[in-house]
Amino acid sequence: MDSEELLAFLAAVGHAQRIRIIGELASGQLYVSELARRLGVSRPLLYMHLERMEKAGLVVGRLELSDDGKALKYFELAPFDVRLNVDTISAAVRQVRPDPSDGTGDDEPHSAKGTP
Amino acid sequence: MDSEELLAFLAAVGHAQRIRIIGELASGQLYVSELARRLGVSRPLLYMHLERMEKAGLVVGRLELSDDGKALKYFELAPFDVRLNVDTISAAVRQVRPDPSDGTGDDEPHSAKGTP
DNA sequence: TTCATGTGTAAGCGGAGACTGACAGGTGAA
DNA sequence: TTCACCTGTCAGTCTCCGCTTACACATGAA
Repeated sequence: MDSEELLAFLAAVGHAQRIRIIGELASGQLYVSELARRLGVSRPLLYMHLERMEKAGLVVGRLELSDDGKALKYFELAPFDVRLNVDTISAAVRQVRPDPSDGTGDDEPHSAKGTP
Repeated sequence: MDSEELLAFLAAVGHAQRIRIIGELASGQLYVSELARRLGVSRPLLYMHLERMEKAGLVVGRLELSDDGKALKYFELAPFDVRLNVDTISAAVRQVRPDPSDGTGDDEPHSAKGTP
């Protein structure tokens, strides 16, 4: 994980509303309107947060049809596990983001999070 | 670690300049002006960042006198090690911040970071 | 005295991000 | 047709944060 990835991840997690979203989704997937109701948050605002979180790989969204034909946008948590200490952070800072056409990733090619 | 602490910590780490500061301090303590020079950052700006980081427990500052009597404000990294995954985050969200006069911390009374 | 080096703080600007309100469109049920 | 749901997006406001510029003050060396 290079410094840009790390920052995107931290920005996605480091917000009061967004960790509440994580707390709510921890017990299972939910669709947007229901999630908005539970958190007492406007739906457009929730969209913004979920978008940001999806870009950072924290959640994944999926459009689904309910029994009665309604389209529901479900979101669930993506598995992630990031450790923050002096070593991991300074390692990320040192990552110089190599040229796209360059195979010499010095430590972790593209991703350190998730439990595959 | 409750959700407020977690957010303060994440806000302190989740910033491009601040992880650069961590990267620089990883090799040892530095005083403010020297650090500002190395990072190419104005000193007042650096002060703001260091203040924020100190409040979050990321760094500690200490005023010292150099050989020639100059007062130097040295900063060094505080040891920290935080793990971020669904469990740790939702645990923090569930922390209801008990009354100050209450001894029943359900998991970790006041701090989960550092290695005392 | 002047210069170079430090620490510390205050005022102000600008832009990004958080948030609201309103819109268009779709569905099934009454 | 109307209602009650849902998804999606846009325009606008507002606040906070990052950042710069500028001060006041102290020290040792020239």
